[in-house]
Amino acid sequence: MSNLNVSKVSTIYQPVTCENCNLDNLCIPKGLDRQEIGALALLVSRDNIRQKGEAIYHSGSPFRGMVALRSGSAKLVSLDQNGNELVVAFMLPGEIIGFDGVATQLHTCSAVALETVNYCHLPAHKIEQLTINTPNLSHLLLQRSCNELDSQVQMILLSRRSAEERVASFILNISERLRVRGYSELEFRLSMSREEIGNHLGIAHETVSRIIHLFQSRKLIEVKSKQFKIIDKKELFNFYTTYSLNSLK
Amino acid sequence: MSNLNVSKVSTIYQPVTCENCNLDNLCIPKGLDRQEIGALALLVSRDNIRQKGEAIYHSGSPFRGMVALRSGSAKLVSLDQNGNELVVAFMLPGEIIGFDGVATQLHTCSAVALETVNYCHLPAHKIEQLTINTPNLSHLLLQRSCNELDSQVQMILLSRRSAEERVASFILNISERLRVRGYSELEFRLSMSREEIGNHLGIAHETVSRIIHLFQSRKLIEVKSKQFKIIDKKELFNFYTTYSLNSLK
DNA sequence: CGTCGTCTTGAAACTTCTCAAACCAAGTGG
DNA sequence: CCACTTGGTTTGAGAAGTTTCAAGACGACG
Repeated sequence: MSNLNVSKVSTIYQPVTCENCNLDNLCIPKGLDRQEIGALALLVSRDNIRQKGEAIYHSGSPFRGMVALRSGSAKLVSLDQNGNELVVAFMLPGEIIGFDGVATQLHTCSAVALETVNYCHLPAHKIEQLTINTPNLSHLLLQRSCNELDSQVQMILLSRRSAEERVASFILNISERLRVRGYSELEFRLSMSREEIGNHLGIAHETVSRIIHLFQSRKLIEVKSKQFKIIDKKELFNFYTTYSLNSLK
Repeated sequence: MSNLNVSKVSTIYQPVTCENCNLDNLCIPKGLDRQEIGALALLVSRDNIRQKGEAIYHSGSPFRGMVALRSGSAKLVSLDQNGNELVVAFMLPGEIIGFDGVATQLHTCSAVALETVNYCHLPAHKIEQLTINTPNLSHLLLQRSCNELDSQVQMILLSRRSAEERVASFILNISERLRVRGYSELEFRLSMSREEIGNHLGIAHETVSRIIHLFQSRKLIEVKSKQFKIIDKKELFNFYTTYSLNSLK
């Protein structure tokens, strides 16, 4: 049974660096050569911890560098001028955050731990150092930020679809990202609340509940509070454009 | 009266390059030093033309480089798996497009001219050349892409608000971007259709019509087909969170 | 064992959509 | 020059999906 709280890394005998971190093919080093990873490893601060609810950085605070999650998950939260919260994204181990601070050098989002997280930090001034000698790194960061951009466009596309399709897509999206990162794709714990899921998907948390219930009654998933099990992935995928809540009542 | 069709640049006596282009402080060169701009200028292909409805690049096609609009406006369009169109963004002169092709090296959007456009093209392979000698450029591109990312998050925030707020915000957003680029901020032509506006904002084109009508009856704007005039900018801004369509019927 | 926060469920209310029809402006061709 | 076509826009009315409000159930925890 996979659990986002369980770190796959670290032994007590050997200090973890970028060279031997088992997230290397997901994290920043992906796409860099051995020498570049060595240079990167020297500049990274490791083993930073945040407990559930604590912020890794705050909206409005100056950009201090990029952050790579090593274990645990987090949410990116933005505030509009009226104080309404928007859960921009949920981030999983091996994923990079901080791009929301690059354009203006002030963060537009807060990054908040959804459970205990362990992360690496690559300071901003050292990024500039690095990029002079390793053009691969700057290209890599550009690619990653454009990848985030693509994801946000996908989110907007999703926001045009029905509530059920959003929830189905959300479950499948998390599943796929966990799979890529070596966790079980069919059974996992979602550390965020229904409220946070609803906020992220642009639907009321009551609607999230109703649809999770609907999916269970259709034998697509099994859910016990935050623990999810995908039973019929194919049908869950087919839920796209096929059904509607009212037609199934 | 400002019109997006009217190019502010080019004399017939002097060829336009990045050094003397009057978009330099908006376009790619912004933030580069004289020498870097010189290097950039040599690699840019200028005076590319597309007529209304023609694509600058197609969704799915390989990434060939970045594009800077010099005159005219364009839309970025994405397709979901069911063939539904999403107007991701409208782009104005001086703005950079192409980031949708960087992550995967395949464009996820089509860029389509909304009227005759003239644009510059910076080929992909030459970007790599450039970034080795001019780390400023790669940092610049990263900033721009993160800026796009911020904009998309703003769009998602907006998608949580009422139809009127979306339309008000849309008009003010275009107005502000035109102002920054030296055009009239109060009187302008919107080259896109009501259908395209509605698609971009996530509302039916009929709703766009209704709200434009509402704004006119409230003396916030004057509209004659595609020609817009902002009468009461302040009140238009206050429309945020203040009124609702049904309460004004 | 009670309390607090989260989750679930029901029913009414509301916003926006969909469909249908009419309107308008700008061509096009007889 | 006028009827016709075409594409975009406007308007109305009913339908649909989601939210809101309210209340009850559950689960973790002191």
